[in-house]
Amino acid sequence: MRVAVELSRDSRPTTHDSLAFQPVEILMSATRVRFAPSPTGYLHVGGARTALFNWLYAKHVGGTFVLRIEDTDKERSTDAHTQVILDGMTWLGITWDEGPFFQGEYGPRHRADAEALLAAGKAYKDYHTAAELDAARAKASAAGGAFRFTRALMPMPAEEITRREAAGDPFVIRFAMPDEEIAWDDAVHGHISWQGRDLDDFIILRSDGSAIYNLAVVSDDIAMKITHVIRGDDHISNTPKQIALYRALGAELPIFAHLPMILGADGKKLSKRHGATAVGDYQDMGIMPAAMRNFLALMGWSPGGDEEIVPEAEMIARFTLEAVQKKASVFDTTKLEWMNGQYLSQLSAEELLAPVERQLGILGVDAGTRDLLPIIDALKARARTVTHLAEQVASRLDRSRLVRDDKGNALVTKMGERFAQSLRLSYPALEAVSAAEWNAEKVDAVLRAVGEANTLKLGDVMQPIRVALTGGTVSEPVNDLLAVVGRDESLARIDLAIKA
RNA sequence: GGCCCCAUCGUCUAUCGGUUAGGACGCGACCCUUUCAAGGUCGAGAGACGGGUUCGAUUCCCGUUGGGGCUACCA
Repeated sequence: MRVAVELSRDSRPTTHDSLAFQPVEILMSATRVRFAPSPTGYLHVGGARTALFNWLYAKHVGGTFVLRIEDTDKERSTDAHTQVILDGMTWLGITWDEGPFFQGEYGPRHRADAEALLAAGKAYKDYHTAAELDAARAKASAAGGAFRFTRALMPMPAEEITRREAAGDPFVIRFAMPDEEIAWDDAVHGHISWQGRDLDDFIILRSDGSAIYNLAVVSDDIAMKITHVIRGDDHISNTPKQIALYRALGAELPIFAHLPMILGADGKKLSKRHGATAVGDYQDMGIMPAAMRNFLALMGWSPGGDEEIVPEAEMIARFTLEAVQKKASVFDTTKLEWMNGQYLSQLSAEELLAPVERQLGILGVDAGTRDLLPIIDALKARARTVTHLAEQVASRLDRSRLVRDDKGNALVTKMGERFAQSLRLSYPALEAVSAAEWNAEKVDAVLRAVGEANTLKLGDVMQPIRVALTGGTVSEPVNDLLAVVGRDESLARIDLAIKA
């Protein structure tokens, strides 16, 4: 029983006996992971990958995947962004078991945790103003040193504290960082160690009484019984602070797993200037969700073998945190498109119909009553994106969608006079075929006869027609193409190409 | 600056001390199609550097270099 075996390895130390008699369901429900995006922007591919890994892990161990929207930054969070994130996950097929919960609703608990820490002497009120802090920071950096805030490093005279308190001045609550080693065994990085003395007495509660990120996260993760915190490794430096908070709050530590970053083609952190970074961009580009999932899964994780196309069930069965790469990876759009092409080839025309129709709608093409299935079937093996596929379908349906591409132009240039000459030979032969007998087989025979009669290589007969009908040099076999476009329209397009 | 993380072909990766360092994308060639793709075959292409440990290091340790992250009353 594979699941049970995996679970026993993933669960906390426990005796063999208790494990043996533990009902599987109880073990299965123990693991709880969460994806916690902040709705301050679209769902970018890095976030999507984090969500995917959480989801894969939850599925693999039979745990629960919780979605929590971290909207505590009131300035930048919007409902629209939340919706875009939810839509992005839905499109990708990443479903959550609980939520979405909104962190903004847990203010009272955050405050209670901060006050408990205050009462226990593990946190304290600080009356320094933002201006005073800025000045201290500026002074430290001017001296070439690092700014760090602790009571000892930036003491405030007792009288001053009393005075400000009496005056009702605003204050923040800071966590009293203990000077001790803070280490954890990261599920992907292994042992990581920090020293409390290198950390600040960081703020946990703002002067307006709202929690700062590190407190909010820890408070929520404890309350939601999160057992595995799987997130980007840009959070590694937050982890020691959060561990200190867990300890101060007397809570059991979750397992931390820090995923490597996804970089742009230039090796820099992925940002808007790298072009498409939102999952919505890839949807618009005509990437299929399954292909996107597959590609993202292979960014930082490997099933261990040589497989590239990994079915979802296989992915879930084989996913482990131990197999996650430590190194950041570069997002390669070309490989994504190749992979998408693989999925396009494997999917049936029926499965592709809806996505293609959606793209046709975006292109403003009305297919009318035409049966698109044969056209899609002929083209899907050649296309890399649904958008490209839809454009190809459109150009077959509507002459105004015909665009002469670079390769098409190159062929015309290369053939010179022979281009139009070849078309002039094919035209009357095709014109002689009646609408009733116009089909792929008939047209093929006719064109082969044209080639033989004029001692032309078949390529020199076919390619000009391909360019005349599609504008490019890549398409389904030319006879099929002629059948799809139809007799009159084909002849018209050939005529146009001759005259051009 | 300080602290932390990382390092195999251009890119994604396999290897868990002993391999002609494997696969995939991309690139090139060829085959197949008396038409384009797709597909197939082949080819070029990597262990950053320097020290250790070891009979033996891509693999373990240290350093250097190079990347990256954090260093907010953002998340």
